[in-house]
Amino acid sequence: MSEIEIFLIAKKVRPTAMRILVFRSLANKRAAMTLSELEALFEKSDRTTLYRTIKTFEEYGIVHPIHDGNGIPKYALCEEGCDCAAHNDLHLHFHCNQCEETVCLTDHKIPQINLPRGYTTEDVNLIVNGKCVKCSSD
Amino acid sequence: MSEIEIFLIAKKVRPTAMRILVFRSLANKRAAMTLSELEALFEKSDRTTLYRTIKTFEEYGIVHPIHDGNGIPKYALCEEGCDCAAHNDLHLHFHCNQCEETVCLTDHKIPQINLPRGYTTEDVNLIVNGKCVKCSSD
DNA sequence: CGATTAATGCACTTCCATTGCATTGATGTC
DNA sequence: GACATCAATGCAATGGAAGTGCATTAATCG
Ligand SMILES: [Mn+2]
Ligand SMILES: [Mn+2]
Ligand SMILES: [Zn+2]
Ligand SMILES: [Zn+2]
Repeated sequence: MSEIEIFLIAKKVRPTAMRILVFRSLANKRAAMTLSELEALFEKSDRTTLYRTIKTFEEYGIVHPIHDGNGIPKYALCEEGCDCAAHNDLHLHFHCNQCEETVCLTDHKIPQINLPRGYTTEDVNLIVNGKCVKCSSD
Repeated sequence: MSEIEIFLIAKKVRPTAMRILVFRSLANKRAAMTLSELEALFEKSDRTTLYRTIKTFEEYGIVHPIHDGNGIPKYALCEEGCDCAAHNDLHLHFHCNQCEETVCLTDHKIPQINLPRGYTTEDVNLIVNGKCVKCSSD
């Protein structure tokens, strides 16, 4: 049994062929991907299956969505420690305005945010737009 | 001539009836609004006109879009100092998970963010999700 | 006023999310 | 292994919102 299969089972998700493929694709790519990008990776893939695969992954703490402000959500593997109960992705997300790639900067945690009295925080989302390393050399 | 008309002219935008209405609606409401929400405010309004009105406002530094992670962009009036050249909205945005309203917290500027070497920042987007004052009493 | 340019309204297209339903595949029981 | 059961998949269809082309109307200027 592959490492991925073991991981999925540990997350209580049945390791079907498509799920393994999707997981591997995300693991191999450092950047987050949209559903359409994922779809393009496979010759014969049904959009709906992909959609539901991602939903399942999201529900079980395997991937988290990233809303980088460009309309279409992207998805990346979660950090360790995520589970069905609560995602644990309080890191910074960087979106490159040139190559359009969005990446998790897991080492860069989100700073403490002060809110006006009466407001309570449940989740924080920090997106930085700019130029990534690869594109900065231009 | 109304204050709104004067303001729009100063921004180099011709103050048509619809533009004045849209501006007033946004000014009267503390929360940001989607196009559909705006559309619902008017009996007879064409979605395209609204769409282009907002695009124009965006272009001339009158409104800024807020991507609160719920798929559909919302719009709010800019702070003073925005113009065609560059928006100037480096404040925090708060989205209430209960009433679903999104507001600008213009007093809460976005903190300095450190990035890995090689990355350059052009824009930062900080969204806090939680419960707003109104909803916190429940 | 007549000419010119901007704004509007309507029709249409496209993209993506989402759902219903029939079909296929896996799992566990006898 | 055959069968019952439940999960996953594939296909078709729906729906919401963004975006565009073009004809019409409104504003502006000489
Ligand atoms: Mn991430
Ligand atoms: Mn704002
Ligand atoms: Zn880049
Ligand atoms: Zn609220």
